[in-house]
Amino acid sequence: MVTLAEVAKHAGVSASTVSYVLSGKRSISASTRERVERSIDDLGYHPNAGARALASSKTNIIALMMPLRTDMYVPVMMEIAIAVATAARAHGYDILLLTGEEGPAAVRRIEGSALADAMILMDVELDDERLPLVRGAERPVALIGLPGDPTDLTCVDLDFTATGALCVEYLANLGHRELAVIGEAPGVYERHTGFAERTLSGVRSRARELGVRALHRPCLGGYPAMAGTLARIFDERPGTTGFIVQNEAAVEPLLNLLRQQGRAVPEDVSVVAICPDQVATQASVRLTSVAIPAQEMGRRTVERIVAKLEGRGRPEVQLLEPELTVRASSGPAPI
Amino acid sequence: MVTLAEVAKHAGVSASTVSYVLSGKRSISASTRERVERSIDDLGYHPNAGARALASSKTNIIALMMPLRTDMYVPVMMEIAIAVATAARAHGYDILLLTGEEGPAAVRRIEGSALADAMILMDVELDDERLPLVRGAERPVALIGLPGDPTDLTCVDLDFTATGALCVEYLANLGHRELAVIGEAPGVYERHTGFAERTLSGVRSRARELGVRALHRPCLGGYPAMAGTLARIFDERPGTTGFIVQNEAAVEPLLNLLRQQGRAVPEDVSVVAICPDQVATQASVRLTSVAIPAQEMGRRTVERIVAKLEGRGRPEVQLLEPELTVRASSGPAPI
DNA sequence: GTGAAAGCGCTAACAG
DNA sequence: CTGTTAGCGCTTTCAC
Repeated sequence: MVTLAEVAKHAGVSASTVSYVLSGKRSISASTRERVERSIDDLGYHPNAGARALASSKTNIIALMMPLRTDMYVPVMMEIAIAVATAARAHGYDILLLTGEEGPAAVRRIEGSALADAMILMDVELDDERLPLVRGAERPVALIGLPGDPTDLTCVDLDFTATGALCVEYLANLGHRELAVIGEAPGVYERHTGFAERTLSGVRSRARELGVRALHRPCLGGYPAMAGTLARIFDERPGTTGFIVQNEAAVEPLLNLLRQQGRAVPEDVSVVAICPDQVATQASVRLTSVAIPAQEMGRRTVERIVAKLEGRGRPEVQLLEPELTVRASSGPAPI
Repeated sequence: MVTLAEVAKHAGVSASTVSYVLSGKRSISASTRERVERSIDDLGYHPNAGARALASSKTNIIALMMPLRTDMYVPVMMEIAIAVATAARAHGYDILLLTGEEGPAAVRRIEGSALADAMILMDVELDDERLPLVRGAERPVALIGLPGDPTDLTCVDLDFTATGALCVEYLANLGHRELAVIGEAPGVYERHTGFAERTLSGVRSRARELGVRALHRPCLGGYPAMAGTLARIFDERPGTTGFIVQNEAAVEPLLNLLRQQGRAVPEDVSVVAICPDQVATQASVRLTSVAIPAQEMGRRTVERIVAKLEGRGRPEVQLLEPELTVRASSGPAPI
């Protein structure tokens, strides 16, 4: 293993000079710099991460905690994780992936062992058990998701309230007066990130403002569950013509069931989904949808964290504006 | 930040004693051990990862490289990654997540900087550009996937050849004589892991043995592509009654299209999929399938790596036996 | 069964 | 602009 000292000797300079060439923290004459850089190449030198971390108290690692609840739609999580990793690398950071189980203990472990310079927490619950630790943390932390009380925290999330409102508004403008929201699994509403509740409250308040009716039903996803949910919806509100779906596992079942029942999309009923673009475009009917901007969320979060690491930027909740893309699943309400 | 020295002072022992209590590398009297452990708790001590890495040349980190080709089915990758992370933690290791871009350079970076003790490479191509580096690596490496030449490498993968054979055998036993394989996107066959080719060769050789015909068609996935592919299949082989699908994005389109064409599953045609169980059970018809054992692959890979790190175990290709689960999409061939 | 002390490879004052 | 030097916190001989 090549060490800095060896590079120094090879280049005929002192260790510190090599170090400074690497960090750029003081000016070096062109000739020395060149000599050192040549030696680095010749010897194939790479700074030792452990030594560097010890001496500088900087690891250049960001920990990414993603608890993996079974009812979360994994691909979105993954897309965010990938975006985070990519963005982090662009800023010179690597990602340490922490999953499930460990929970709050992981926060303590990372903090205590100085394994990472900062942390990003995904899939944040309304009253997340990691939050107390986060608030007392010495290192920067950012959340992807919005807890019940985001005071003093840095959070990035899609503005789900606006998303719900946007969907209602869009459908109402098309003349739909009876809407149904097909939501996440019931469990999600009880203990989760609150994104589901926020969507719902956006839906309800805009529905009230616009004078349309909106019925909400959680749904486990899959065919049997969707069939039951759909039956109950039409039972209760036979005039329903607009659907807002926030549940990837319910999308395809819904479309198939509507078809089976002879309700044409978008002629008889319109469907607007809140889901990743990939799901929207791969569905059996190309879905009008509000995308979950996973890439953007990952990128922004890393930017916030890096800003904090560099001493810039203070806690801030950053909600991304929803964008609705019209595709083939929506149209004017039938007369 | 609490240091080992502080713990030592608090417990009234020397630093080395604390270190040995932690590592268990020499016997400690019960009383001392207790005292030290109390101090550790009282002070909330966590060993500094950097210092430990520097002194011991062990990071307790395993790097996981997953290139992210856009045509790979992400959820499977993710499931493996999660399984890897979980298994690694159980062995006392954390996972450093490396994605895309960097390619071979990442291997060099990890090796050179001693950021991790070992590496796991996912989504291995037939002639992966990372392999030369891997062969010369000082640290243990394991591959998830099977390259063209696995000599001297540690690999874990599903036995796709056996998988292809198994699917054919199953359908042939049900009396199907004309089979069609709906494969991955064309691009996958050109440059990828070879899992697609291996499946195909398994299909072909068993088909020959059993005297059944098997037509193969790559498919981009999605409705339009699947519609075209399906039309061409029935055009060329109108008597096709058995489908083997190895493409998650083609599953639902296939089922819907068959339905639209009035071909009942499983009465008229049988469908066997090679996909994660979740896809098989969530499809509009519960699919008879061979599962991609993501969990198992992750677990096994970590076991191999840990074995290597502990000096046990040498290079070895480990192919997991496919298991076919019968569900609702397959039945006897129509008469 | 326990201590003392020498590094591990790097960074960052402190001196010129 | 460059060199000298003192650690960073831990592991691990060596010595008792």
